[in-house]
Amino acid sequence: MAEQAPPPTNATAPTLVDVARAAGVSRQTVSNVINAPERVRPETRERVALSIARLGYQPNRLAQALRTNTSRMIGYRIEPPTPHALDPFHDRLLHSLSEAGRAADRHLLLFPADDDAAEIEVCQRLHRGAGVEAFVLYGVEAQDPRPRALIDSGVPFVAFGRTAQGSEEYAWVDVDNFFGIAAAVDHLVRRGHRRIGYVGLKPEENVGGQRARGWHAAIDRQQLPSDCHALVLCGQDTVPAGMQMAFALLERSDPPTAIVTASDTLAVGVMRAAQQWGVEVGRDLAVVGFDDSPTAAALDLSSIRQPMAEIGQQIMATLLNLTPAAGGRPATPQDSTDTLLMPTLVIRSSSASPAPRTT
Amino acid sequence: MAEQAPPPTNATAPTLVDVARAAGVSRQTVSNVINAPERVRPETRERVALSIARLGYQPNRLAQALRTNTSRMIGYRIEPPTPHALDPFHDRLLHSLSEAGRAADRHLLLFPADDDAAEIEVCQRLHRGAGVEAFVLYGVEAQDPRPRALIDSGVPFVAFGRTAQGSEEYAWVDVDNFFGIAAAVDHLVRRGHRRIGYVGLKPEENVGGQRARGWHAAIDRQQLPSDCHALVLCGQDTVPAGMQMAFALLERSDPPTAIVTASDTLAVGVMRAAQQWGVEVGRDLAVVGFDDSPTAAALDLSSIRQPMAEIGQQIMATLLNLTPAAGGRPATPQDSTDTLLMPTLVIRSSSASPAPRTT
DNA sequence: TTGTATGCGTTATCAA
DNA sequence: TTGATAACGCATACAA
Repeated sequence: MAEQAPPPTNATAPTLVDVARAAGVSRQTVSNVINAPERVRPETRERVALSIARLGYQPNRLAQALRTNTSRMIGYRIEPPTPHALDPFHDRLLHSLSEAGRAADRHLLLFPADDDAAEIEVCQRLHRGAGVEAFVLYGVEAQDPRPRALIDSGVPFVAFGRTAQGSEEYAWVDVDNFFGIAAAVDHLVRRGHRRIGYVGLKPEENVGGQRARGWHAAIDRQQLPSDCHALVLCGQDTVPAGMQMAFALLERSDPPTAIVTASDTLAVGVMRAAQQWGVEVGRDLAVVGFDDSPTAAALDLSSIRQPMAEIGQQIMATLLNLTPAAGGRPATPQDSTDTLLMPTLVIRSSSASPAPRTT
Repeated sequence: MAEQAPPPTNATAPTLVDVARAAGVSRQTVSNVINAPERVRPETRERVALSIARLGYQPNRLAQALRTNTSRMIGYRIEPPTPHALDPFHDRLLHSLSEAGRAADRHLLLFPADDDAAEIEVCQRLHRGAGVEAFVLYGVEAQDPRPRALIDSGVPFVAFGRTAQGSEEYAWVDVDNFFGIAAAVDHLVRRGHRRIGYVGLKPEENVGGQRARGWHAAIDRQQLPSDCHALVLCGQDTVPAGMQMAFALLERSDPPTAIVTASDTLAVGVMRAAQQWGVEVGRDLAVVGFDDSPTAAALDLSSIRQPMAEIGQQIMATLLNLTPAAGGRPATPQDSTDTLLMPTLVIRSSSASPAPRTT
């Protein structure tokens, strides 16, 4: 059973007045020592600091929050885990954001929401009623209702993922998907591949579109055979979908020797299909994934890595820039409005050179 | 660039007095309508309710929190993502907890911490200084310093994962790992397997020990050949470790026809090893994983599923029971102190019957 | 440089 | 049943 300690001795946390009494000053002076040390004479400051340390005083954040109407919390909608996604992307993003928030003394507040409308509503409520400073909007799409709604209601936020258009009326952080895919194509070309296929996400969505365009552009830039443009299939982000698309490419009379995919999940599908088709990944067929998930590492899959730590830092930096009122001097890597971060390619054994032609 | 709306119009949220004025009553009456409706005459109540609705009044949670010294937030330490784990377990747990918290109007507050000591320190600070009601301790181990420290400092918490001993001086929720492994063994026996091996986690750790003991017990109960007890290897929770252990089992003169693993990550290692060894999973070798991660589904791997939704609900229910002071009538599935939840086995094609003996 | 007064929005105590 | 008064812990404007 659970007998939980004595009474919730939460009761006796020392307060400003306690410190003031102990140091023999007024509580305002204590407040100044904390919030504006330069306005206090060094010796008083020291005496107060001593009392603070001795009592283990910590400012009550609830009181601070009520007074300043901001609770140093960043809201994040936790999405239902997509059952097919192999990639613990949210884990990593949450960790990255939390870690970045630590330096700025910000915490993440998680909330569930069933859809965009619910998310908007909760953001407004949390902002107005709970002092949540700002929000991170994940996966903003072209026709996404969230940015407009939040702007209109004065709720600060940073979008992770741009809309289709470049410049927007809100701050965003994104990864250069276009560049990432291009880097994968370049790598495969350097390895000697000429027939490169692409298995992608729905191009009408933001991420899917960027990655698909990156692929087409890279094919052109590398002056690969123009019929490569036919070696492209897009669909859902699931392993079975990846398998199906891979089969469709492999059964062609002129199959690709390499396949770039828009996600590790799709790449796993491609690898499974290859195995069933009797071609060996890393020898007969090169495969590159996207996200550098643990799965990619486990399967020796080359993959495009998103810079998670920087993503968190940039989002947090941008958030802090939005609300300078909060008094927290940004203390961030760099001033930031919109940021496009570069992914890198992690090369493993799945993206070897093409097998010598047996024809 | 980001021009973020007008000014933070956060300013004009209606307050208790606004409602009171609109309804022509005192603010205390409004408060009563919300917190103790039975103490207010129905007609007044109705009038006030109307004003509340008309103004879209929402209680300011910061003020509530300051006054009642509890912010309806549950603290959760976000762990660094383990690079080798294929399983987005935290994603799912966080979602499950958030969802369970929604019904009780609780939110999750995430915080990073580098080690146990840091976690303890942050929990204490957050509890005393930020009104965080209670915490979820993940993966409590036998010699874990956290429970003792939190009990001593009066910080309420629920442990997910028991320590080695059964009854403790704190509340916990756990999954019956022992039962889960046993269910896997039973299933394989029903399928006709007699030589069943086990690839597990470090037995000196809590989870690893429970699962390993579950395996040994099941072997005995099923009266399998006693030399099965030799078909057990334990190590790190990584794919390479799983591969190594699988090779060690496969190269024996009397290899197992089925392998139960203590994680999907290990199972993937076993499957890769089998493939390289030239035996086909689902035909020559049965494999069962643990966690029913997306990876398991993707690879057609039979796996033991932890009941994520119930885990979240039970943890939340237990948390609310700890702090009845908070005024939130539990509103939970059932009163709960310590809870052991049952996993279920998800059967896929990796755990077929043994191939007919060719000897 | 330091202290005093006031208020953030709510809940709790008590009197009417 | 309702309302006045006090307090939660802090910060801000202003006076000393």
